[in-house]
Amino acid sequence: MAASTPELLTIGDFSKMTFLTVKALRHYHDVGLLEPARTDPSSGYRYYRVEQVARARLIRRLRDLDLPVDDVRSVLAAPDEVTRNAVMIEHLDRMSRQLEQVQDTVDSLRRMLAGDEAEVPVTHRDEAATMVLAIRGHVGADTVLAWWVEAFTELHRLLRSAGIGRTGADGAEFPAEFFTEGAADLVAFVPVDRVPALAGRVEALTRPAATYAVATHDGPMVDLDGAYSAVGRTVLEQALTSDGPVVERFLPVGHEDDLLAHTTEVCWPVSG
Amino acid sequence: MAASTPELLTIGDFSKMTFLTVKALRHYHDVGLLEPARTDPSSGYRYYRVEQVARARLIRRLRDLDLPVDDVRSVLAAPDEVTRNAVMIEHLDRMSRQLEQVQDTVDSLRRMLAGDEAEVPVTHRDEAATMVLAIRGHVGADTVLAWWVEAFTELHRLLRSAGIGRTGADGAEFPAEFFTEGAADLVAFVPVDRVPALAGRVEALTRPAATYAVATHDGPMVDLDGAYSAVGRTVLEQALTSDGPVVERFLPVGHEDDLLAHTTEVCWPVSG
DNA sequence: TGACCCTCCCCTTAGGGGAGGGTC
DNA sequence: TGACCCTCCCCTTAGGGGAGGGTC
Repeated sequence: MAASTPELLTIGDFSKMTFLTVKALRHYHDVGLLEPARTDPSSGYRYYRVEQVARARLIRRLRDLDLPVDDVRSVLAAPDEVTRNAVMIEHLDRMSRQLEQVQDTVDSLRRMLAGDEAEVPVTHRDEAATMVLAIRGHVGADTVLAWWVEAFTELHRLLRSAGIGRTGADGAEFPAEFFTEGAADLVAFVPVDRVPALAGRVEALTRPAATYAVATHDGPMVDLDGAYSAVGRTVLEQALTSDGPVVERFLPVGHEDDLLAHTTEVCWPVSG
Repeated sequence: MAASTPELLTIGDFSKMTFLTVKALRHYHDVGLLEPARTDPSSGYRYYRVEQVARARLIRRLRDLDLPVDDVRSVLAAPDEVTRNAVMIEHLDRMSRQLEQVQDTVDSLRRMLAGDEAEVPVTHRDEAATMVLAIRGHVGADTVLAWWVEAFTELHRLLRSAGIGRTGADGAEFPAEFFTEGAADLVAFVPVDRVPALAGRVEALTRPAATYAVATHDGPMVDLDGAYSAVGRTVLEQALTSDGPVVERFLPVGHEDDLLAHTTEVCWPVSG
């Protein structure tokens, strides 16, 4: 430690006191997350004040949680505890959701490696044209679940408040793009017997008549691809031509308001 | 679906059946993780067989677990279940260790934001030259814990089998490089009263006399930087010159064999 | 003929690993 | 004078986002 610059720490000593590497400290300087108290104009040497240790230690902890640098900046700049915590809590929620996903995936993998997969039967179905209330949205695979819940919550609320009867199960259209590119314009819909005064995002549509190859999926979301595989295989083997977006229908298992408790029908439109 | 190429799937249909995007499928082709059954020589179109769906679904699950592509390849190439599971289990262990780390860090952060940090007192100590048995190793921050446990387990075993008495607490040298660059040559040592026949990695060393500024840390590992900050601040304020690696000493709290149960003394060498 | 598919090419995160050369 | 510090510059993961142009 250089005694010649009292009260200022070299980057090396600051590193030892904060457990941040010199590389990291230079980077945090570059991105404006932690600016040295002084930078020697001729040598470029960075010098830190002892008081900056606290901020640096905070940064290390936030980065240890994999909070992105931009979010670290937000947390540090937050004027009050509420704002600061909001960023943190969102991040931790995201992490715990991922953790659940990991558990589901591990279970799915175990079943798969044990050869424990059920054959998925595929049937055919002709559907007449239907009138539906619908909500559209451009959604990616990562946000589809949240969007889905919101959409059906809104649609169900409208049906109830307008006293409209449903004429079929909830459904959603998934264009090929959703799978091939990971995001697409989706349509969530409920078949109805009449159209009320519309508000918000809801619109009225007529879904055309169509023929579908149908596979039913019952179980964790991770395994839904099993139904898609089965129905796709059938379509291929029977040399059918597919056309238009895949439609999923959601058959409630318990109470209708428990959206997540459902069986899924994967309906792959075919012709010929 | 093109009925004109029976039994072969276009990349788009394969994507729908496997929930892998077209971009991902092309990438898995490039890196040799999942080769199309046929690639049209003139158009470059990729075609997959229905039987490849199973492998693709397996890949998706492994990647969902963030298993690196190279490891996915290993798992898929594993001839037997044992080899296959070994890679998986190591990955899952790594993930659960990270999770514990996250919990500790969140707790530490909470204390820090609540201003709940204890002042760490710093004392001075003169130490005479000592004879030690030691193990060296080049270790990074990510592997230091495992290395540390192994080293002291080996040293303690030697002391016991050779009937040697210790003359002081376990210790380890951490050169500045360990903090500034994240990795360095460390030395784990035990002070002893005599040197036995040496085997394996163990060597005998004499540690020179020195003066230290010392801070004691008692609590979770994440908070060890608090002791380093305190001792560094003292060294700066007293305008001392530091020289040589920081030494940590480990004072057992319970049984000596419970290596992790210890209090840590952070000993920062000073002169002047 | 649209919808599909192809090949580049650039971009992202958070630093780590050098090389080459000053500085305390 | 070593040990320290500096500025480039290149590299890593796993694809996503286009652009521009064939193909079924």
